[in-house]
Amino acid sequence: MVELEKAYDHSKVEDKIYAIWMKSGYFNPDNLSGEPYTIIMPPPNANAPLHVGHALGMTIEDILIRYHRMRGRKTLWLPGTDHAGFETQVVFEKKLEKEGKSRFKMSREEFYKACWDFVQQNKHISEEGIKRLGASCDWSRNTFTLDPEIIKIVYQTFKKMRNDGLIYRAGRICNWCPKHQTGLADLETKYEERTEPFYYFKYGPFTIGTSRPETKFGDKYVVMHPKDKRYTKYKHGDKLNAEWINGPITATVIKDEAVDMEFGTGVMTITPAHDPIDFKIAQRHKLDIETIIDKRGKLLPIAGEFEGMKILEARPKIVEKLKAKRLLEKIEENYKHNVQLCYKCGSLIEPQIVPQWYISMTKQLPDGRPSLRDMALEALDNKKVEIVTEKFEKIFRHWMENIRDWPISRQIWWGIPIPVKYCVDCGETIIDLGDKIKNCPKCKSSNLEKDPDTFDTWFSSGQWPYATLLAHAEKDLNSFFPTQVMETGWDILFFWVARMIMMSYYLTNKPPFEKVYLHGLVRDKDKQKMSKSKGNVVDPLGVIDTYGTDALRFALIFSTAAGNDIPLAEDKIKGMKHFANKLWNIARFVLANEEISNFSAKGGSLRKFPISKPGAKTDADRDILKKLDVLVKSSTEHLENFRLHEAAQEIYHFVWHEFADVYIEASKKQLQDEKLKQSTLSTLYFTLLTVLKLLHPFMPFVTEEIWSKLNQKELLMIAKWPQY
RNA sequence: GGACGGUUAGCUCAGCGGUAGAGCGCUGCAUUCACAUUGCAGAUGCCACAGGUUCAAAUCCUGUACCGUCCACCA
Repeated sequence: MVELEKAYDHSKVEDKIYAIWMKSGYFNPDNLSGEPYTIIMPPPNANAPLHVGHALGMTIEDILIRYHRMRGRKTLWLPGTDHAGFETQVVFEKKLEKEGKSRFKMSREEFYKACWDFVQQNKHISEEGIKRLGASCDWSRNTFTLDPEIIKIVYQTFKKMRNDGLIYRAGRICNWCPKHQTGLADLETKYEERTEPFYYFKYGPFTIGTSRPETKFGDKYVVMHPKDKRYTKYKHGDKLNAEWINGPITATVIKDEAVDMEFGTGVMTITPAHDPIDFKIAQRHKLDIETIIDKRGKLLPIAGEFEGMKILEARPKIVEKLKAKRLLEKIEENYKHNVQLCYKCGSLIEPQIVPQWYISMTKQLPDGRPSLRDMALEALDNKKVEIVTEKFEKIFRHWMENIRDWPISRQIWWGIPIPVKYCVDCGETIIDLGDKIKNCPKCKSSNLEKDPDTFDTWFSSGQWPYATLLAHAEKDLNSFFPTQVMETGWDILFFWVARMIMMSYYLTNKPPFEKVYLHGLVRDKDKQKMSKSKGNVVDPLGVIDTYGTDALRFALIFSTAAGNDIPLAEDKIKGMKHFANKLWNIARFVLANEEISNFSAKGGSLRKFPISKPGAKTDADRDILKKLDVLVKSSTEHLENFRLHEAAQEIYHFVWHEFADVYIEASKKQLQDEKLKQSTLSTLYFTLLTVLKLLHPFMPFVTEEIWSKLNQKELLMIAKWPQY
């Protein structure tokens, strides 16, 4: 007799089953046959343990992988970890701070080494977490974004793009975080509404408005709209004298259409070094650009007596001075406007002119192909890439259409160094992939300086699907690329998905994946975003300890449509634990019948308990088998169309409210009747087997465990998906 | 300033053209016979509002209200 314990105990099952799977080798597609089906795992950041968002992503990906494996595909799910340059450096610097250390007191090498060790530890922790989630990914292909093979590929891409003229270095204005001392992409900044005073000052014959008097020291251009009738008597290029903060200056009139006639007085002075719009105006008219604020947010000598002051500290003092000079006209106290902040630390962004490397998004390729942006948009038009979470497609297109060049250099230490040297003598830019070049190829000087910057982490992860496969073996790239699905959170649609599509087309002329499935954010039960500072972060491993992996997985999938955010309620997980137990007890009931139990214990006649469809003898039999058939069909269709939650709901309903509530109850009577016994047992057995298969992608542990009690020779994870 | 989404049972959410659904909660009954991590039965909904299309609308269209999100950012 096979006897099951009275209740399902996930803690005794999960590790054991995972070890069996690992040992089986079926996570590795080299041990499978069929047409490839590939998902590249979005590599978790190596700076923190897994959160529930990861659990959701991993669950969805594992469901897809397990389903397709059972459909006979050669499935590859490739795991990895991201060094997550800026993010990790921020986390690590905070850690240093707590320990009373600072990167500014360490050498770059010391810092890198310490950060490396930190990341290696976390990497291990998050890999263990992925295993506990039941992820059937191929660990033999596990990849880290700082693996030497990956860096090599990233460098080659950089060189190729440079040679193709897509990558350039420019000293234009960028978003500068004075705390982190690095430039940031637009995406890495956020806006916040602030109410601040808005000042009107006399500037020669004009009145100008500003919220930032501290930037105004060097202002010697006064700009107005060419069509503004109020100012027709001033001509472009006119010089006039004005008394200003630190004495008289000569101002030049500039006419530019960027000025909004409706705003303020319609006249402004500009600070090209610290404002993107002013910078553009200055470029258009070839005006002088003077730096007023240093990279730490302090005023430079041009500020005279205010030199060295932090800008916010200087602001009221400057206003006071202008007031004393009777140049202050009025103050609007409640001026509302948006200020730009660093998305990580919330520091005010101080635009600065710092040379950065950029990738052109809109330049046509030298081989005649369209720009990176246009190739990505074409991929959408031609359905080479489909965003299955439909509502994001418009958002995606809109963003792509308005995309700006991508700054890929960061002034941070943790990351892949930019493989470039500059000749101090002749100024030549030298690409040096292996750090081998010692003399300038142009002037032979040995006075070379390394580029101090590292790549934006998305520059390397943007090549991830291509690079991970190629890094492992060229044949992998041939077999598994393009991949089938990219499953990730909508919050990195622009950061990552967009870049992967562009980079992939650039490098291979193929899409990196056919479908993009975007899941929502997991929020807490009050719909708040989870964050460490709010203290509402749910640790998925803690939940697994209490309720089991299967319960967590089913709760995450159940009744949440793709792309919608999920408030994670513990009650729901608890309910799903009950469901796992229900399934367990169904199996217990089925196995309580001696014939089935003996068959399972010894391996009896397959004819007696056919795995193929049994014959129905009663209405109850007919009914359950028919409903089972419908269920197989509809849940298969749901899975094919990424409606995982609907599949989950239908299976749940069938198992509990059809199979258990109705059929098992009816079977109790039928089993008393010798004439009906055999067919009843067959129906019970067949239905249970089928349900286990359908449920396996969602709840892999409990189903595999029950399956093993039924003494099936093969593992459930590679059992054939039911037919209909 | 642009765009997108939401508004369904007490709470959290599915459903998106054909008799209103799930989890949790609630009420009553049952309980040595798979399961108290239970079963059975039940209550709870003008599916935001107003128009329209249709034989038929929670589901499609238009508009309104209120929530939410993304993008762009005017000195």
